[in-house]
Amino acid sequence: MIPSAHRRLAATRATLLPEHKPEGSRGVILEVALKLFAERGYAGASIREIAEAVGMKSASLYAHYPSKEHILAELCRIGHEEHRRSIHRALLECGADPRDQVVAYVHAHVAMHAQFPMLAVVANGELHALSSELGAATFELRNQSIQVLEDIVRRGIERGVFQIPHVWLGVAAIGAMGMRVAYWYTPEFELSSEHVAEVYAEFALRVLGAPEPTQRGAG
Amino acid sequence: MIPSAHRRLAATRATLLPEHKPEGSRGVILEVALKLFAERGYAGASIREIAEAVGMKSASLYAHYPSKEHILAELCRIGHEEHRRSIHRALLECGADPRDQVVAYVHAHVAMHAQFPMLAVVANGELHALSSELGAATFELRNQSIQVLEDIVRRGIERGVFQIPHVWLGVAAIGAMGMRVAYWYTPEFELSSEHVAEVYAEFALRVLGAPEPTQRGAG
DNA sequence: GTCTATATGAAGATAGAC
DNA sequence: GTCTATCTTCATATAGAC
Repeated sequence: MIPSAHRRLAATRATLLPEHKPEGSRGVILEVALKLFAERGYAGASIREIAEAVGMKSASLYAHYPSKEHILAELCRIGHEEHRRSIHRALLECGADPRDQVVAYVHAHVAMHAQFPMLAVVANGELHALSSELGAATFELRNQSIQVLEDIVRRGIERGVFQIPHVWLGVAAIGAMGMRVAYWYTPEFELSSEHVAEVYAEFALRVLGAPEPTQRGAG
Repeated sequence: MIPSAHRRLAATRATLLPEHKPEGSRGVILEVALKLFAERGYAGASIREIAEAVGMKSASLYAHYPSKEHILAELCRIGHEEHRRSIHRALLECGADPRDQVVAYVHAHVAMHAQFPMLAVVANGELHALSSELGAATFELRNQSIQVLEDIVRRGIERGVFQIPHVWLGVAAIGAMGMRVAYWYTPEFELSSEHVAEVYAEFALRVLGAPEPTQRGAG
């Protein structure tokens, strides 16, 4: 089933873990801004709209954040840190087999995009709106995450586990599949985020020329 | 405006085919708006910036388009029509083998995103900013294009050519791989758009459980 | 920390001269 | 078709009372 075409993304609720969310009004503002930035884009959402949704006057926001851009910067940082944290944890729990590492990476990547779709849409899709000063650290985080997957794939190729015509294209394709999940996934989807993540991990192995034998045969 | 941390997409020039572009000022406005909408988003680019880049005053734009939203609507329509046209043409030139059809579809899909990256970014990524009235026809185009791929994949499964755990997820993943190309491809990339399209077509076959035997073995 | 009030500028769009 | 001039609304952000 295809998600609603008019919305920028299918999710309707902003999900932020307690550890992502500051205490008090600061956290409420961040969550409300996340929803509005995800739905309308950073430039398309105004300070006044955020304030109204929070239940404040716009001037009061400035007691918590020095500017609209600082709110976006915090959301981008949280999103990319959650992404990295999730992937690091998954990689720690798997062995040295490049196949297991790809499964761990892609599972974490996809599950994060399904479980925090608004965070993923904003952190990825609005990062360009940040000034160099506010965005540099987050940009660096993103490049590191891509590099981790590239390293796993190159190691798998050296060991003869993966066969792929072009490493970077494969990494880009695998990353892209997962990023897009944030736009259509909702908790109402017929499969859980875990299940989607498992299927996408298999897709990634297939792209890398190392499909799971059981799933391949079963169809 | 403060300089940004990075570019929203790698391409630096707006590409529009002659048949996409109206005559005279109308065409110039369209091309300039395409570049600015792609780089900053629809909400982030102003009528005044477009006018300045064209070499006009903002009021003069209204002799050619009734509103900013109408400019976006035309760009979205052109983008999705080019996408559909390109896929239809490719499918006419291939046979009845679902493998050939997937290759034709994905090749056209990816080549379009590489050759017209700004058009793809705007037509896909800013469609949500259109009102229902101005966006409805283009939404319909988009849904049709997705349906075409889904039909090809289902037919291939029925014939035992493809094996995939979940059809819709596979279609979504293949579509996503190609859409993302618009964000990173430039003519300076080490591979031509044709070559990238060929590699991605092979990725799609792999996701569908029907890789090219030669490429799979060759790695 | 939240409010009212406001500064300052930019937004989309229109009127009417040429 | 393009201009100057302007309307109206909205934007981000600040000042200062409570």
